Amino acid sequence: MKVTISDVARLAGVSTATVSHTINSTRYVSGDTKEKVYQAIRQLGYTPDASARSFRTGKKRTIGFIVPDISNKFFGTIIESAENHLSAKGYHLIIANTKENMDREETNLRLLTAGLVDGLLVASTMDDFQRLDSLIPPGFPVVLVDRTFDARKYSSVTVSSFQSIYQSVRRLAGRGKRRIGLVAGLPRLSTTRERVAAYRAAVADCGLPPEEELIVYGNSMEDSAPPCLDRLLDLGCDAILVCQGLMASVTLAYLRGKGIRPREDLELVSFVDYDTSAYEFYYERVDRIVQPVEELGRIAGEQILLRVETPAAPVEERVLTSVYRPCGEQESV
Amino acid sequence: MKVTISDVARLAGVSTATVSHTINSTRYVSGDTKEKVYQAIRQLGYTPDASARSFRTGKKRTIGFIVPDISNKFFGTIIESAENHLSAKGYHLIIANTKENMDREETNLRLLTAGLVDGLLVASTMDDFQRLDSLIPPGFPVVLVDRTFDARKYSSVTVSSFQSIYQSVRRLAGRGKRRIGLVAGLPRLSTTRERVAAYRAAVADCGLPPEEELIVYGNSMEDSAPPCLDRLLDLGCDAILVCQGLMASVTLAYLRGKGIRPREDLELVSFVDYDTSAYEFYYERVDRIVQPVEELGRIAGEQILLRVETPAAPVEERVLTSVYRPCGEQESV
DNA sequence: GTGAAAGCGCTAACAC
DNA sequence: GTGTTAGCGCTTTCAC
Repeated sequence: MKVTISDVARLAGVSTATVSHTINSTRYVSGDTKEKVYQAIRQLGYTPDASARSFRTGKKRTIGFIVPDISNKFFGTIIESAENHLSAKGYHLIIANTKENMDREETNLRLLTAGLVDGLLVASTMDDFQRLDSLIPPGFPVVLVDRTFDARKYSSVTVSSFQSIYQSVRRLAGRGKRRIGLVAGLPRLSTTRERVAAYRAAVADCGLPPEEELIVYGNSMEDSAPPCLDRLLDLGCDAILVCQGLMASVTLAYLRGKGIRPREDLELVSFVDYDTSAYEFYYERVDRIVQPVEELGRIAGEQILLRVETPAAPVEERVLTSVYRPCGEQESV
Repeated sequence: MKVTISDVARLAGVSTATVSHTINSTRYVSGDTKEKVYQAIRQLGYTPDASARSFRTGKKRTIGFIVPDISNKFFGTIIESAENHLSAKGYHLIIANTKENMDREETNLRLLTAGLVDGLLVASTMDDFQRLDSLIPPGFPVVLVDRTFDARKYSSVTVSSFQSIYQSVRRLAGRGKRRIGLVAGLPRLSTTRERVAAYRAAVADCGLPPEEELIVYGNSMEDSAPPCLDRLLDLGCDAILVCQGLMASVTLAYLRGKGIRPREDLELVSFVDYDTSAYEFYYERVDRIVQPVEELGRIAGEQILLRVETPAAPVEERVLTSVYRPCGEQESV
């Protein structure tokens, strides 16, 4: 049978209120009484029931995280670093995987906001802010992670790569490259859109012809890189910028399989969104754009707790920046 | 204000019992009444409160997963595939990360079993079964994942690599290799112990001298491979078997950095624990031992729901097997 | 075919 | 310094 707070109270010869206050340190209890209570708790092996507690208080001490792809190490790292902060503050993390599917995101938003969690981290795959917004109960604490929307209604933590991309394209142009291809992720994502915009801006500013066909999109999830690369190769690109981490990892392997050597045969810029040994083979041959992934996760954790515990806090948009590392440059230690 | 079931009942002109039965399809309700209830629900935007519900029923529809390292894609993939099954059955997944730390595992076991989840998946980092066991309330549904213990008290899903390792060592010996080094993960884990045992058995059966110093251990988590490799290289190994996925990925990059060519300079067997492009550079030069990761996750999900929903079901130990792929062999499609 | 009402285990006024 | 007790929102028995 389940041991309840009344059992403890009875055995300790005190009221349930005293037991509750003792274990929660929520009002003064004399040393003597405390002792009796803890003694009874130990004797009975009592553990307060978490669901009764959260039902009563309305606090679940749980945060939900809606993620597009858990098996992507980029999100794995964000989760780890967010969970790290949350667990230190006594919170749990519920994960929901959408596989970049908007309907799955909708379902999860509904489920998680229905009294399951105190707040929500969302790396949204929605194309439409209205749709996301309409699924979130008014006042519900939400922090957008990695991907955001123009409407600045919710707090967000994102990484801007505008500068890095701009710089990298300029550098390619400076080396005489004229046909610079761009492999991008899902077109609807804010991250993709910013990256494409940066590319376009740089191409224009370098006086290169703006050829829209040099921009090709994958799905941000599976290894959709090869067809994109084939396309760009067919179009005679002399440089390729892959601005999505998963696709960038695959790119190296794919090009090698085709006997195309980075740098010698084709200039390459790769997004790096998680620790991987893939680039150690080639780090002196490809330019990299590195995202501050751990920081992204840590700040996501901080921000959602801020919103949960201080709902009145102003909406905050944290923008981190990725770093451009031209090839040959060592990691800073 | 929060909309409750009584608000709905009042507006629909029925009792709360009827509303409850209507939304749960738990007893007959006339079409007319149903209509009125749903109408009221829509009008008020009512969502049943999940914590009230789970408090009342004792069911949380949530499973906990205690993982040693979320940012390791091996576990990311297991999580994805477990979550996939769980969410299809209407369950949520709570993640706790232990970072291969036994105290963190203890804390998480305590927290999660205190009424937060209906059942627990555990990829345990404990060295001592007693310690794990003592933290689990009697009768609490638990499935051990990837790592298990000799005491067959809980259901488990694991991958055996005995055969693969045995075969791979024999093959190396058959090619004339005499000093075969083994890079292993954390010594206390059941996975590591089985792998080392398989290695020892094969070494003995091949008539090679059993040199214990050729077995070196890392920490299963960070990239602890380099010191292990240096050690084995110093000892004059002509072949190395890396039987931990993360360490195996790093190995390729590290050896390349040292100018050591797989196959030509050193025979290599690598564990592959997740989809990665790392091996595509070298797949024709290194032997691989591939684990059925998705299946591991899927079965973990199935098993824990079985235990949660049918507590009387007998303890089940599912053992999958990894596959040995000598180099040059194509993936089966 | 539907309603009334008793709690699930806990917290937090309010009382003394 | 501690006790009494009213619920939190829901499910479910019992009754009609």
